[in-house]
Amino acid sequence: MTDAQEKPRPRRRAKPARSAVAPDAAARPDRRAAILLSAEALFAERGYAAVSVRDIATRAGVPIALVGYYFGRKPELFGTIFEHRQIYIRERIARIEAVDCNPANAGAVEQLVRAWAEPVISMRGSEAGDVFALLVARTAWDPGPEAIEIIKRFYDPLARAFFGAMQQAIPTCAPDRIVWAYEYAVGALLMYVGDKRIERLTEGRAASADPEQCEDFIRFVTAGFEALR
Amino acid sequence: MTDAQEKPRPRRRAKPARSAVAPDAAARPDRRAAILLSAEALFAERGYAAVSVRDIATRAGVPIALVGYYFGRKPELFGTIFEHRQIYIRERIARIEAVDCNPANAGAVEQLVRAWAEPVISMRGSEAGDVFALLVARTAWDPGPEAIEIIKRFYDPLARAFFGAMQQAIPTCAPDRIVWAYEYAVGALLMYVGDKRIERLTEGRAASADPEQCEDFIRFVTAGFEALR
DNA sequence: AGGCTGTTTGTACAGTCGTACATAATCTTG
DNA sequence: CAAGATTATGTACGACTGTACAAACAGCCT
Repeated sequence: MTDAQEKPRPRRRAKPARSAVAPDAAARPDRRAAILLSAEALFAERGYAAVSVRDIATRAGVPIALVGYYFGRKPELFGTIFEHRQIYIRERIARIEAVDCNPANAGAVEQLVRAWAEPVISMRGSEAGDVFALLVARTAWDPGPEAIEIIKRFYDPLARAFFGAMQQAIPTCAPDRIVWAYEYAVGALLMYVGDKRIERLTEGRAASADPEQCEDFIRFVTAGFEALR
Repeated sequence: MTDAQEKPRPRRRAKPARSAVAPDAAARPDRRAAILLSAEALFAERGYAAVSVRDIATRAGVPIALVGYYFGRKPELFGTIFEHRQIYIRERIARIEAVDCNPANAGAVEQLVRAWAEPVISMRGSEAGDVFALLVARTAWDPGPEAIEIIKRFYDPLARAFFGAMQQAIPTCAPDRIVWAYEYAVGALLMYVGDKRIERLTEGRAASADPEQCEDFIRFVTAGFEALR
C-alpha cells in the first residue's frame, strides 16, 4: 500500500476504432454511449473513487465486462468522459482570447470574467450540462491522483489563458496576485455550479438557473478582480 | 447496495469516560490522541472514503482494533475530530456577532468578512491549523453522507450567523442573494486554504501564508459583497 | 494473594473492489 | 454458405474493506 510499484500489466485489447456503424445503428442501442453517460452521471454524483465499475454497468444496463471492453481500465474511462466534453473547455478559451485586453479598455476585466464564466453558466439547465458541470466541480476537489491528472490535462491550459489575458488587462498587478485571484474565482464558480448546500441554506428557494443570479455572480467576481488594481 | 436498510448492529462497548489518567500519563504514550491526529491528517490528505481504518492505525503505530475500541465506528471517529476542533468554529461565530452591523456603519461589510475569514487564515502556518483547514475544505466538497452530516452539524450555524449579520449590514439586498454570495465566498476561502493547484500554476512561487496575500483575499471577497449594493 | 477495571491485541467474517480471461453470440465480408 | 472480425458475457482471482469478538494484558484497590 505504501508504495504502488509499477504494474506490469499486459495491456488490454486495443480499443476498436469505432468503425462506421452499419445502417442498424439506431436499431441496436449504443451501449458504448450508455456506459459513458452512466459513468459521467455517477462520477458527478459521488466522485470518482466512490463509484464502482459494477455501479456504472448496472446503471447503463450492460454486463460488467463490457465496460472494460470498451474503455479499458477505470482511469481511462474517466479520461474519455472529459475528452468527449472538451468542446466546452475550448469554447471558453476561444472567448477569452477574443477579448480586447488593452489596458485602455476599461471593461476588459468584466469582459474576461464573462468570457470565462458565461459558457459554464449557460450550459446549466440542460440535462447534460448540469451533469458535466457538477462532474468538473467534484473532480476539481478530488484529491485522488486520477482526478489531479484530469485537471492538469484539461483545465490548466484554460487557467493559463485566463490569467495571461488578465495580466494584460491589469498590467500593474503582480502576476502571482492574479493567479491567486483566479483561484478564488474558480472556487466561487465551483460553488455556483456544484454545491448542494444552497438548497438547504435558502430553505428550498434556490434557483441557480436564474439569470438574475448569474448576473450577481459576474458582479461578485468582477468586483473581486477590480479590487486588485 | 441500493437500499442501505437499517443496521441493527449491537452497539459497541461504551466509550470509556477517559478517567483521570494515573501519574504515568506522560510515561505511557497517549494512543488515543495519536489515532485522532493520524485520522485527521489522513482524512485531510485523501478524503474520508479513501482512508481505511487500517491506514489510520498504521500511521498512528497502533493495532487496528484499537481504533474501534476508542472511537467506535468510522463515522463516529470522523465526528470526534470535528468536536475536538469546535473552538475554531465558535471563535468565528463570536467574532461575527461582535461586529456592529448597523447600516450606518460604512465598514460593516469588510468587518464581517474579516471576522469570518481571519480566524481561518491566521491558523494557517501551524501544523495543526494547516491540517484542519485542509480537512474542512475536503469535507465541504465530499459528496459522501458522512461528510454532509458533518457540514450540517458544524458549519450550518456559522453560515446562518454570517448571512444573518450581513443582511443587517445590507438591508436593501434580498436575503437569497446574500446566501448566494456567501457561497461564493466560501468557495474562495476553501480554495485559499485547500487547493493544491496553486503551487503548479505559480511554478512553485506560491506562499499562502503571506500576509500580503491574506489582505488580497479580504479585498476580493469584500468587493464582491459590496457589489451587491 | 486475588479480583476488578480499563486497555490492548490477533484474528476472522462477510463484503466489495478492479480487472483479466476464456468463451459465446452476432455481424460483416467474401 | 463459410470465414473472419467485432461485440458481448459469465465467472473467477487476489486484494482490500469495516467491524466484531474472544482472549490477553496492565495497573490499582482491598
